[in-house]
Amino acid sequence: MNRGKVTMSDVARLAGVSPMTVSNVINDRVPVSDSVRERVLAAIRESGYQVNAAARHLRSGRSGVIGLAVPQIGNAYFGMLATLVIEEAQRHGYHVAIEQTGALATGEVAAIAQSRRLQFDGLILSAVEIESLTPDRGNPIVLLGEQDLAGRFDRVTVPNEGGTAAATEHLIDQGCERIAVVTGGDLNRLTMFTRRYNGYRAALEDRGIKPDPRLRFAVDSLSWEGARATGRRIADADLGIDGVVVFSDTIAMGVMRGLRDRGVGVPDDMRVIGFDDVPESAVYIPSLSTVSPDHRWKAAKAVELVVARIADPELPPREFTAPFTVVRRESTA
Amino acid sequence: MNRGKVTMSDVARLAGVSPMTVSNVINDRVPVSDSVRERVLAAIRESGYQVNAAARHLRSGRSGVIGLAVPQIGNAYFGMLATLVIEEAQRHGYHVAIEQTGALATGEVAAIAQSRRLQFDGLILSAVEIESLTPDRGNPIVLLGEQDLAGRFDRVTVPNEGGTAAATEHLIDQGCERIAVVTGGDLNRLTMFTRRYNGYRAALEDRGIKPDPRLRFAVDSLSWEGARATGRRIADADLGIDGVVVFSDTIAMGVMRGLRDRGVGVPDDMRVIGFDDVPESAVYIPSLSTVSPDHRWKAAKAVELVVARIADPELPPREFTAPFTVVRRESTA
DNA sequence: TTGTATGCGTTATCAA
DNA sequence: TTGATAACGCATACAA
Repeated sequence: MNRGKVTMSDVARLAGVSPMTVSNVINDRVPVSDSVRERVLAAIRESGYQVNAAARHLRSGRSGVIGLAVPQIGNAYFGMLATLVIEEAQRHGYHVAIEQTGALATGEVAAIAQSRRLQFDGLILSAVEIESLTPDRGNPIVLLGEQDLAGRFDRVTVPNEGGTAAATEHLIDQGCERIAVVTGGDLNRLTMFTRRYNGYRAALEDRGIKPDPRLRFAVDSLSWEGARATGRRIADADLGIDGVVVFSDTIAMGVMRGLRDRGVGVPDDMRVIGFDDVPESAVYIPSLSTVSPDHRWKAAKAVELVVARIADPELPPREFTAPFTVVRRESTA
Repeated sequence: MNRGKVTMSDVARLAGVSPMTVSNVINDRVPVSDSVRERVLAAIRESGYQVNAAARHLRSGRSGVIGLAVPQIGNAYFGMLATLVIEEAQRHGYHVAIEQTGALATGEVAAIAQSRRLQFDGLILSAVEIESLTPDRGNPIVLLGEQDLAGRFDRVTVPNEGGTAAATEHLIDQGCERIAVVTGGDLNRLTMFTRRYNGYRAALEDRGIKPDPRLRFAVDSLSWEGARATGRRIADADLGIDGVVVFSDTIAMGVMRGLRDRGVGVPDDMRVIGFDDVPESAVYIPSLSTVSPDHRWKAAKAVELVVARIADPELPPREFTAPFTVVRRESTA
């Protein structure tokens, strides 16, 4: 059992064959006779041989690594997503490297550059900020979730409008009449925030309720404290609010916390619904009703898309939207 | 601006120097005259050259990647940890690749093997299960947090006994007299669970309280539902419990949820304290008191240790314990 | 079915 | 201070 320094030639010598035959056995490329294969495999076991990833990479041009760029890996949603993407990639024989963008356009650009520099075979990019980007044959990118980028990329998205509309309707069905909405960012750009906000508006209008701009609350998308402060503002608003649609579970929990700071009970005084269905939502107090896209489906699709694009860079871009359900829990009871 | 296919030789030709000089400029190894350096840098900019990581890796034997193996990246604690490790590694010029072990001994062994296979320069291993492991000159490993492995590895640990003891004392100071403890795993082995349990016992005895074995509740360490069920069991126990020490924040939140399921109010009916101080703890309802180790310090130390060991594999193993504070929040008010 | 020759892009070593 | 040469370990192309 040598450690790490065994090369293919060593194995070949041990098995009494040429290095090329060892290579063929390992990658089972061309047919190899059973007797030779056995001998080679035995030699590999005996020597403790492991392929040198660097050499294989240099020679073949493939690293076997897919990048996954997310805003923050410490965020519950992206942590869950990463777990699923890692699992799905494994099924295709790929390893996943995680990058963090900080939800900054510069960070997203940097992740793409990094993806080239580190020679990932492909990149799954959960972009929230970047607004323009040109596909590049040498750098297969699949967008996950947020930005649109004009249909020039493969993309897996969540039902932004539909999901928020369903959430809003659920609140209406529960008897809410003054429904606030918590969004983020700039509603003049077509971001995830805008889409979800549009879903909220559409549902209201659909049910004959006139949207009231005063019921719209903006929040910094990544901070717990920002969400909490927003909850307090909603509690203090004195606008007769009896329901709140929030664009993410993490933020919704922060908002509930802020409401609680002001003595507003959920769901008794105000109902709250989120978006994402992160694991924490089921055990929060109160447990959080939410829009639940099929995360496993998303991860699987995204991996499938990069793998396909790595194999054929000329494929036309494809888009998929995940199925979803509205999960009813205590926060809207 | 070529894309990706520019080699060092191309740059050399463009600058009118040898490839070796380009290499020297890039890695600023030996002294290079300013005029030549300028010409080379200009050629690099002009050509859009990027070093080929695979070739560099093959030739130098360094990948520039540190592995980070954690049980689950979707877990709040490990997500936070990963963020910090990534940031700290960046300062040393390293990239981080995340592996998941599933908190299984087999997964931990696999992560170590994977670390070799993918040729990480070093590995930060957050092991919880593995019980024996031999250091290996070719595979620098730093243990983060849990397992001890007999002082043969570099290691950064959290104040397990001290932290839990302080947590327990805090409950006593708040007037608790029947303090339950939530642990996991097998207390016959010296795991993180055992250490934290020992800290709890030590604090009780220190204050003249006789530990009652009926007040010890075991839980499956990684599932929300397991934690919730444990909370219900505690509520149903009818043992006069008025305080609970839990070995992690994530589990503590699940326990509080279980208590709530049974109508037990925190902190009014029972006080609860956790361990870790994950971001969520501050916004949970009620906000969770907890033992807060200095996470940034831990991450920085762990990275520092791998980097040092990569540079000199013969260094004697070193151990460090993070400083901590007890954060008082609503759950023990 | 197996083997030989060659080169991927970089850096270590040594010479100039 | 700069350059020539070789080699890292593997897989492509082709020959046997």
